[in-house]
Amino acid sequence: MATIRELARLCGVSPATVSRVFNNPEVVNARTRDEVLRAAQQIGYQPNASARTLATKKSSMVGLVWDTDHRRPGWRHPYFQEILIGLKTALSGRGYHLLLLATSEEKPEESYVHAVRRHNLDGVVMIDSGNRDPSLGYLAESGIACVSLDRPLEGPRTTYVTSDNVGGARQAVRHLYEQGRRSIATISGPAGTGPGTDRLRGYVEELAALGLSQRPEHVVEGDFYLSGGVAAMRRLLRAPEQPDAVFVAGDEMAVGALRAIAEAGLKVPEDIAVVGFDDIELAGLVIPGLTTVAQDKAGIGAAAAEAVVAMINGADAPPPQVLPTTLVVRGSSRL
Amino acid sequence: MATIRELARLCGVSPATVSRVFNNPEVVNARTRDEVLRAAQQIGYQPNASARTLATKKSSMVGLVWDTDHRRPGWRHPYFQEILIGLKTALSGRGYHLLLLATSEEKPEESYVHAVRRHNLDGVVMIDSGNRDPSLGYLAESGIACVSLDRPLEGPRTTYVTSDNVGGARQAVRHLYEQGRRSIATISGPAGTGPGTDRLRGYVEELAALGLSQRPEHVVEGDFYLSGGVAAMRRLLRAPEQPDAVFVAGDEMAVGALRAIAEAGLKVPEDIAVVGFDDIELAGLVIPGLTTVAQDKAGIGAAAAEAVVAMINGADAPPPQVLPTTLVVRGSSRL
DNA sequence: CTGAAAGCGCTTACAG
DNA sequence: CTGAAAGCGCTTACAG
Repeated sequence: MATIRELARLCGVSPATVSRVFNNPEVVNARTRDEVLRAAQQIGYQPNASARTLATKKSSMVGLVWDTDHRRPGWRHPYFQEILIGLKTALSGRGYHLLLLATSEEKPEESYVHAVRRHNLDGVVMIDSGNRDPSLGYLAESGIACVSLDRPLEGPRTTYVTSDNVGGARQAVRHLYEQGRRSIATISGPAGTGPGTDRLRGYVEELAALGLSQRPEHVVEGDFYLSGGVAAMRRLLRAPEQPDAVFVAGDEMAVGALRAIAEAGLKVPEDIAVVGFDDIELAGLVIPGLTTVAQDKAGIGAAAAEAVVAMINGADAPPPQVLPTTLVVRGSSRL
Repeated sequence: MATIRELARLCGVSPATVSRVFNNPEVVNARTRDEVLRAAQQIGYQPNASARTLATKKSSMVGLVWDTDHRRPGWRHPYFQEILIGLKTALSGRGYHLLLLATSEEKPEESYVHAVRRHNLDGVVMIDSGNRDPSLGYLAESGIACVSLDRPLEGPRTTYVTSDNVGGARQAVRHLYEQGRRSIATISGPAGTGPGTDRLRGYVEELAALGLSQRPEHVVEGDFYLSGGVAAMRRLLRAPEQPDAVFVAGDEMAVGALRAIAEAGLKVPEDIAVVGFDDIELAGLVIPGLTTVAQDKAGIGAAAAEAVVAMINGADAPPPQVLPTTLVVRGSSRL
């Protein structure tokens, strides 16, 4: 309500001085600074964000690109909620607000770029819901500070944050080995996705490192959903040599695998041990509890916030950040 | 990049005319309008949001107040993600963006109100995570268009949206009755919350309507979390007369109840039938599947969007909106 | 350390 | 139907 002009008059200074009190306090006389601050407090002065943005070309807002098209339900993954909150919290702490961008309906090449310009967004974070969206590329090339989650991106001021999918998968396989399992199968994620391919690579690498041979029929591709996990597990159970363990590249699929195993009259972990990936809430709720490779969801959000703010502040694009995972051992893998 | 002035010069008209083309197209000559539109398209002109907001005092942004304090994990409820998306989608369709407001760290009475003023937010939606936040009251009284979810609110331009918690609870109890159950217990939500008290009321009312007597020891209060459901169910199992059915006021608690029942060596639904509330993803994933009263999460978000936009457009505060629930019957209640 | 002035990019009565 | 002008509330060289 109160404007900078009113506050200035009240304190007997110019608007410029008031502005300096808020933006460059060290250059103004301590006594007047305190007085302005006190008066501002008293009348509840709040600098108008639009006026400031108009003058500075900076909005203190970061856009979130998150394709939530209902026809492609990748966004429902419960994992995103915690990432979102981690992102919001870390951004808030650095003085930025998060603006949820409408999913593009107009020409995709331009929609996000336009939104960024219209609102003078300082940066953008994009969540990869697995929906292939060409407009992300345009954003990345537009020159805005841009960090994506789980998906490498080309562009001048671009980086990405992801979990150590390869390392996590290796942890999982090693754990199964240490539990005495020697015939370890995997249900992978979709081949097109970063996490899908990386977790599969980790599986392959660790098998080799352990000196176990890899059987083609022990690798089945899933889709990250429960039903895909069920189907994939059924196929594994029909393999000539039935595995005694399976590393599943996502918790939802892993729950599906548990179901398929139960349906076949087999026991977890006695007959088949199961390890998932993600550590969604569900992992701790099924019986037996699902051993899984936990992603640091809040950490991913925070790392994205940190990276985008660094670039906004003029830093070069930081290298991709790969966050460590943690193996959470529950009943599904331990006798 | 391009400004209204450049576009105007390009078309040989005044900036005022260009402005009218975008804000009041019907008043400008059709030929010039088309020409301006075409030129705008061509040079990729995007009206600057800050300049517009500064001039009009309207931002086309709605704030989301969502307390995600990590010490109080109410916000983790998976239900919020779908509401959030429903809200965002419906808001986008009406030309509004959603701004996630930082949780207040400064004096709560002012923080949100300040954010609203700074950014000229047109309206606010607040998610009640069950965290008692006094600042919400200040917001409601501040005169901004304001809709809250699941929590009645006093204020000049205020309304709220909620599921039919009473009716949903009655559906659940009636369903159990129709399955032949006559000793129906309940695990309620916390007494302080709207959904908690309403679902309990529905239970009580339907019991009465069915002519069943209500036993005090068959009503146990839970906390909406899994562990609370386990504890509450254990208490019910120690009751002098063991119930043959239980209506649980939230799905997470219901899963806890399933667990406590299994732990006691009893079978669901044979010994005890269970019905939950919410229809979170988990409900369809446990074995047996959890019968539950589904909330229309996307609908709640959409209704909130509609209400806030209506008030922004000058309508009086619409009456509270109570969305119907749907009983989803799964294995936990059906022999 | 401080002020006067110009400018950021729009919108909107007011005239015509 | 259109334009000139003032104004929205800030910031920031430029002088002093």
